[in-house]
Amino acid sequence: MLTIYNTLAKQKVPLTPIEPGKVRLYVCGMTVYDYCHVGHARVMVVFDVVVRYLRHLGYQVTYIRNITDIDDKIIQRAKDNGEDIHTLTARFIQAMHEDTDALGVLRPDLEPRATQFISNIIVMVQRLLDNGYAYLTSEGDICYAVTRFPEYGKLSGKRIEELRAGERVEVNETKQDPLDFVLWKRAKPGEPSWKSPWGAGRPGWHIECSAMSTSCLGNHFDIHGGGMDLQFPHHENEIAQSEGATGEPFVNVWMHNGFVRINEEKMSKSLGNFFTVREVLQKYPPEVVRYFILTSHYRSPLNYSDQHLDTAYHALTRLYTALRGLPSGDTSGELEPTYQERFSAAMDDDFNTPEALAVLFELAREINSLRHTDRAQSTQLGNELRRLGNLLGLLQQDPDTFLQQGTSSATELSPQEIEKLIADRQAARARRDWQESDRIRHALKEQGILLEDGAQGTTWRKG
RNA sequence: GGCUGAGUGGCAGAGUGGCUAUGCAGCGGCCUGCAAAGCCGUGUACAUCGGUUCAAUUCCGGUCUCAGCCUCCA
Repeated sequence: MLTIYNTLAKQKVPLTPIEPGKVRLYVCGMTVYDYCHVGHARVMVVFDVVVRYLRHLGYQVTYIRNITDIDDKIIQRAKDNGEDIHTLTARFIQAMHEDTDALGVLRPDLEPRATQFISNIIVMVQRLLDNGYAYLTSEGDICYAVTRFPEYGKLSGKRIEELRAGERVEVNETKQDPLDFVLWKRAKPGEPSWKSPWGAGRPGWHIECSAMSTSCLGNHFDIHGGGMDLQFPHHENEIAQSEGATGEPFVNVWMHNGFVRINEEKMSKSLGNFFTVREVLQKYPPEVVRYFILTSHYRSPLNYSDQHLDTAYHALTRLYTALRGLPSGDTSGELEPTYQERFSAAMDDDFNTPEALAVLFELAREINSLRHTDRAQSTQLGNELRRLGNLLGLLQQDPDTFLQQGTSSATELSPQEIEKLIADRQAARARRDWQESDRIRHALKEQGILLEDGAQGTTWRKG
């Protein structure tokens, strides 16, 4: 039985889909004015695993992850670059797809963009006006009146009075309450805008997600996810907007993933301490990054450093080393249920990927133990390892491909040249010329190539 | 100031009221022409102070420390 930590309930709850057998899931995606950083990668990978596992459990999943392609920062960045916002967003949407594809993140079923849902947004804003949750300011903006929504704060555990007393609430004369937020922003001259009953303007920060999620999944759906930082105010506001507009409950389960940190500090754009996915991928294979993300539980902080990536690389190497030389695809024979059960138990417990990975390593150890004594069984376990790995989006490469790819700092030698040297060394070994044999071994080691003499001959990998 | 969450062995990171996490690194052994990989063995770990209990790292309370949200942020 899958249980998920629900931010709304502040505890783990069993997943009970609204419609039996189906799960409707919405995740807040990116604002596309720059490249993905590792923090974005974490959201993408975490919810990719959620979706993979839900599908594995037999649920028919509809997975929506939006793209924010209109907002202040996009307008500003386009202006700075002297380009059209659509040129800007198109470029970064493509870059995002390149990055997520590299990380083995499956595409969502739909990737709605805010600018494609303007009419839905307008309808929703109008409904909020009709229902008395919104008002027109003297500036011509439409704002949400938080005091009209009695449950405001139920997700983040905040109280309106306390928020108001907080030191950092921005004061805006035109709002009825400092906590009120903009639903529809009147366009200033030269800004991108859309026609509306309230004049030319554009959507506020939070309304797009309410409009897109309810339009794509219905007024009431199962799971809504995103980063911790979206909990307040973004998701709180989404609830207020959606429930205010539809009169129905919005979302059953709210999932929030923890941050990526650098030196015990949140990685973020505003702090400027972020690494983009493409930077990291120049140094590490994408699967290593993915593995690294899954080594900590999704709600825990994840401290980023090269040292941790190196460790992740070694660990993943162990898994691939276990798979090396085993034929894949043969699924005949008895399956050992123990590993699968333990893997499932871990994943059923709020997607405990570190625990699930531990099962993978135990599987690897048994494969290694049996590989010379019970070929059939070790092959079987190898298939099991690949199958379970696949649920995490791992271990789907050919082992030699993974083991021989190395890092960017590695050798200039081509595989052909390496094979040639190995052949030379074999010849030396055949005539028991250990000196020459070792010379070649050490020369290759200088280049980051490790040779391993096995029963079936010499293999190489980078390391 | 308000509200969250967290403090586990050299590092990372799960988990549990009494019993092996797991990975990386280290040490010893086996294997190897030498290696590597692998296998076997190996580590006085659970911030701190009290409390509950036959028994607490695990439950409760205080303290300290850290991170996050309260402003755009995954």
